[in-house]
Formats: sequence, C-alpha cells, structure tokens
Amino acid sequence: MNSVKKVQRYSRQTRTAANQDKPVRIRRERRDAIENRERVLAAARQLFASKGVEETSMNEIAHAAQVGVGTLYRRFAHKGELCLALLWDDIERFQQLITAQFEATQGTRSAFEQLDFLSRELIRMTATHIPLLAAMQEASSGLRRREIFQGPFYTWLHQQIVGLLDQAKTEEKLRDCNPILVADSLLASVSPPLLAYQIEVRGLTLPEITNNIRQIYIEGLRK
Amino acid sequence: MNSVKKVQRYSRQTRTAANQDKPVRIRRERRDAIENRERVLAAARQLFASKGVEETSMNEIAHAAQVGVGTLYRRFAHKGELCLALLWDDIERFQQLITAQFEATQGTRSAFEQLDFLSRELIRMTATHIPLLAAMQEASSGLRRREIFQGPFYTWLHQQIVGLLDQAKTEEKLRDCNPILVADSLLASVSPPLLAYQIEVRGLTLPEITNNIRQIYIEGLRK
DNA sequence: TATAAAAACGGAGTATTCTCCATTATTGTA
DNA sequence: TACAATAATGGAGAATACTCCGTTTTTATA
Repeated sequence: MNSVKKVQRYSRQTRTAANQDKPVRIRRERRDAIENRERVLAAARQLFASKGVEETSMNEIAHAAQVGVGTLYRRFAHKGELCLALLWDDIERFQQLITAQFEATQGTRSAFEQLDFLSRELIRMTATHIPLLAAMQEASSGLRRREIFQGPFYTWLHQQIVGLLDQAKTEEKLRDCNPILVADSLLASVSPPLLAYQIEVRGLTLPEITNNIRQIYIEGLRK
Repeated sequence: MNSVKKVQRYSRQTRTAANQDKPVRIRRERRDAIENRERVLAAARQLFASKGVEETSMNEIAHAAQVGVGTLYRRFAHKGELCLALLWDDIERFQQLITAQFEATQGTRSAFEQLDFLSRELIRMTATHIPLLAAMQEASSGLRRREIFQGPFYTWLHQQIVGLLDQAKTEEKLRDCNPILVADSLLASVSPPLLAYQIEVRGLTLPEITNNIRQIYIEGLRK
C-alpha cells in the first residue's frame, strides 16, 4: 500500500542547478487516465456493494469498467489498494476528526482521555467498513505481508497512539511499557478480521468490545 | 483447518441395533494413502526449508512428492493445512508442556502466574515457527477468514486463557473485563505476522515483547 | 485365489492473479 | 496545426490455486 494518491498530481519541478543535468519535464495527468481511474473506482464500488468484496475478481472489475486488466493493475497493484482508494475519503475525514478533537481539547483532557476517544472512534470506523478493511488487510498477505504495518492508515494510527502514550509517560501516569509495542497491540486488538469474528460469530456488541479495549489499554495502563 | 488428523484412523464400529439399517464397514487406511501422505509432508518440509514457505507452490510440492495435485489437495485443502500438519508435533508438545506445568503447580501459583507462563511460552513457540505459522494464518484469508479463529490451536489457546482469567476473576483479582475478548486481544498481540514485523522491521527483541505483553495482560489487569 | 466394493489416484480443465510489451492516445512545443 | 516525446492502454500469456471425474489400486470377503 505504498502510495495510493487519490488525486494523483505530479509535483511541478523547476530546473535548478541541482537537477540541471537531468531535466524533468512535468506533464499533467492524462485525460484518459483520469477517466479510467474513475470508471474503475465506480465499477468496484458497485460490484463490491452488489456481490461482496471477496466474491468480486479483478477481472470482473476491469471488464465492468471497460478497461484492460493491465490498466487496472498499473493503478492498483492489488485489491487492497483498490479498497484503500475507496476508503480514502472516510479515512481522511476520520483523521481530521481526531486531529480536530485533539486540538479543541488541548490541555483540558489527559492523554488517556484522548486515547480513549481515539480508540472508540477507531472501533466505530472499523466496524462500519469491515468488508473493505478486512480485504485490505488480507490482500497484504504472503510476500506483501509487511504492507499491513506500513500502509498510510496503520502508520498514522500508530504514530498517534505512540504520541499519546509518550505524553502520558511524561505526565508520569503510565505504567512501565513500550509505547511502540502497546500501539501495535491495541491496533491488533481491533483489526478488521478479529472484529468481524467477534461480532458475527461470537455475537458480541460494539459497546462490549469498546469497553474491553478501554479496560485493557486505558485503565490497565494507568499507574 | 477443520480436521487435520496426523495419524488418520477410522474408528472401528460394531453393528449395533442403532446402526443396523446402515451397516458401516470399516477399512483400514490404504497403504498407498499413508505412503503418499508421508511423501507429501517430507517434500513440503524440504521445499519450505530450502526456498521458503511463500515461495513454494502446491504444484511444486505435488511434483516433488511424485503425487498428482488432486491427491495433494484431497488431503490438504490448502497450504495452511499442510503447515499445520508439519507443526502438529510441536503443537502437541507445547500443549503437553502447558498442561503439565499447570498440573504440577496446581494450587501453588496464581492464575496470573500461570497466564504469564503461558504467554511467555507462546511467544517463544511462535517466534521459532514464524514462517509456518504466518503462512497458516495467511492461508486462512478471504473466504476462509474464520478458520484462523476456529483452528484447533487457536481454539485451545483461547480456552486456556479464558479459563485462567475466569479463575482470576473468581479469586477477585481481576479488573472488570470480558475474558473472551481479553483472550482474543492477547492472541492478536502475539500473532505471527505482527511478531515477525516487530522483530524483523522494528528490530525489537523477544524479552522486550514478552515484557510488554506481561505489562498489558498480567500487571494491567490486576485489580 | 478371485472378486466386488470403495478408497485413492492423477492430470486435464477452470478460474484467478499478475506481467509484459507492442500499439495507441495525449500533451507540450515548435 | 504538426510533431516528437512519452504516458497509458489492453490483452495475450505465465503462474498458481483448486475441482472434477474416469481410471487404478487396495482391501476384505467368499
């Protein structure tokens, strides 16, 4: 999930002394490329909705979008990237929500309270997008294993959590622990496949799940 | 991962009144079947060791074992089952170790101490078999998603953890939490792909990881 | 030992993912 | 507008996962 730019833009570069030997001519993205990407996303959205993410093949998407498979794969290396692109708006909105909340309550709330807010919202967000998120995670298997932990959303979440835990540590309210590992652990605890299983098979409710995460990662880590 | 019987045996049945209308003739497992299974396992072990689990295809295994693909797939529905079969001895040994330890220290150790022992050993075990375990987990993706949580090893571990947490709860030493969810969370925190990432990419050591799990799930949940 | 029942075999066939590259379309410039 | 540069296309093809079923092998019994 290296780089799924929703609106792909080439950064305009000027010819400075630094890159004079290798002049970079920038072109704007081609019209057909834009059109095709949008048709692909529309087709994927429609097929995923009507017959499920797992049940939809990349071939089908290419065909429905009236695009060759090669074209599809150049833009989206696998189904996971397609899912990420479809989720991108919601992910950005989520990040803005969290950031805004952190800024608005600056100083009035403890790091633990912020972490509680983040984890609640994350669980809500994950639960509402389980099929796409699970497919994203599962597409990053095998030789792509690491992409799960290196994707933009995971990385961002991890940083936020580590930041809050460091803050709590500064305030001397955090039990001895490694924030990096705790963040991994928290994120693993709310991973889409696990959440899906807990809800669909174990029959558990979102409040139960949310409360449990709170007990483990908020109350449990208080000094 | 429904039923990988390492030594497949047909339970001998007698003709009682109950099943008289449908007489069940029992045959012992065919010689060629036994031989083929052993050749498949040997070939898989060898190929996995020499070129890696991910890089070995089911076709290759079948060919190396001098067996048709149909034969391979009848016995092992996917690579995950093959991995499980290869790990089965170690898994049984692990289960015996844990069970023996629990019985030996019966009454002398708290549930938390037992849980600490279990999680330490589990991390050690997982770390020493990361490639096979990760492949097992990843083979259970997509439409097989649930198999991760319904496989024999996961189920056993989950039961043990829930049992210990219930015990701790009875002793009134456990913070308010749902043992079923805590068990899921702990197991997610030491899942093979995550462990692999923490070790290989984050450069963390096993003691660091073990200690962190202890802080979260042992110290953190103490009342 | 001969034979019937059935367990197991094997590989052709299908579906899917993903790559490669000759061809086509678009853009910026002259 | 015409042209050169190059970005993008599309579909054949390779690799892999997995299924299906006619044929072969084994077993238990007569």
